[in-house]
Amino acid sequence: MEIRVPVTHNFSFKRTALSHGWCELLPFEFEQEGWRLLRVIDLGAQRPVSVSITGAKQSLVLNVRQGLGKRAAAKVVQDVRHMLRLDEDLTEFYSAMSADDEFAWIERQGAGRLLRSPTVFEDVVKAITTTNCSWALTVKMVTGLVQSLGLEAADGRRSFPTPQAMAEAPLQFYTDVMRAGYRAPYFKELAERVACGELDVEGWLSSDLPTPALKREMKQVKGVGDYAADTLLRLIGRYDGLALDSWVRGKFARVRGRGRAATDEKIARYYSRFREWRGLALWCDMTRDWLEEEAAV
DNA sequence: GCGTCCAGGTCTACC
DNA sequence: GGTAGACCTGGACGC
Repeated sequence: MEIRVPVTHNFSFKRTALSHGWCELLPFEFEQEGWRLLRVIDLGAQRPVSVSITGAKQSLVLNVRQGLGKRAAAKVVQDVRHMLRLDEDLTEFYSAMSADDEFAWIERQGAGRLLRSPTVFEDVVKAITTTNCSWALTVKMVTGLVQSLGLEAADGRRSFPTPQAMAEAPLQFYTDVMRAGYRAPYFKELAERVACGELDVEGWLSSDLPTPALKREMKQVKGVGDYAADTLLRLIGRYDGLALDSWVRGKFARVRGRGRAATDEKIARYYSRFREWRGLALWCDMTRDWLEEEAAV
């Protein structure tokens, strides 16, 4: 079954799919040769489905190896629109970037949309797996989690586990199977709080709280500190945080500092002119070389 | 083969 | 509110 989803003129599928590391974490899979993004989408009571997403002229092409009912097809399209941020209005951001010669490439290439998960819960779990470890260990942790607790689609791939499934898993699962180390109790506690309704992380998407207050709320979750909270804020569409980590500091030194390390204050000063868009401007600046200009379109 | 360092940080106790 | 030290894991590196 094929579904076509129209996109706006300034949307780049390649720049969005490859916007950060999420495309490498199950239940996402990314094939750069052929530029195909795979995603297992949860359909609630029904078995999850694997969806192949490719970019075409002014549209996305979704392929599912089975027929879908009206409601299931609508859920697939809704999740894809959310993940690739098709409904996000970046007009103001592009206007700010186009006013600066060094950042004008961002609108030309349709960059600035950061791939996210269908649920905030999944993004919180993944953000915690990125802290204080190598990327290889992040991949290992997420793979173990999805392969063990996710529901199986018809092709054998698995969906991201629900808060309920994670809450029911014993603490030993997180240490022995997921290899989460000291983070193990954080995942267990997060899943339990979300599953029982005590913590509404999905509500962060539409929260009226000012960003500093929302960030404080995010940091109430064990395992979420400054970096992880800034990452999550960016994923829900608030771009004033810089989410500085060792990778960004190193990249800034290479790209903007002629190889010399800069303090966090200096990095913040550099992007301060972009005000509420500074976090997104920084991320685009740091990832510009991930894709050649001609290849981005 | 073994020890050390460190990676896309955070938590807690202490001051 | 600021800071030091502990914390899991696993790959890279030096010896």
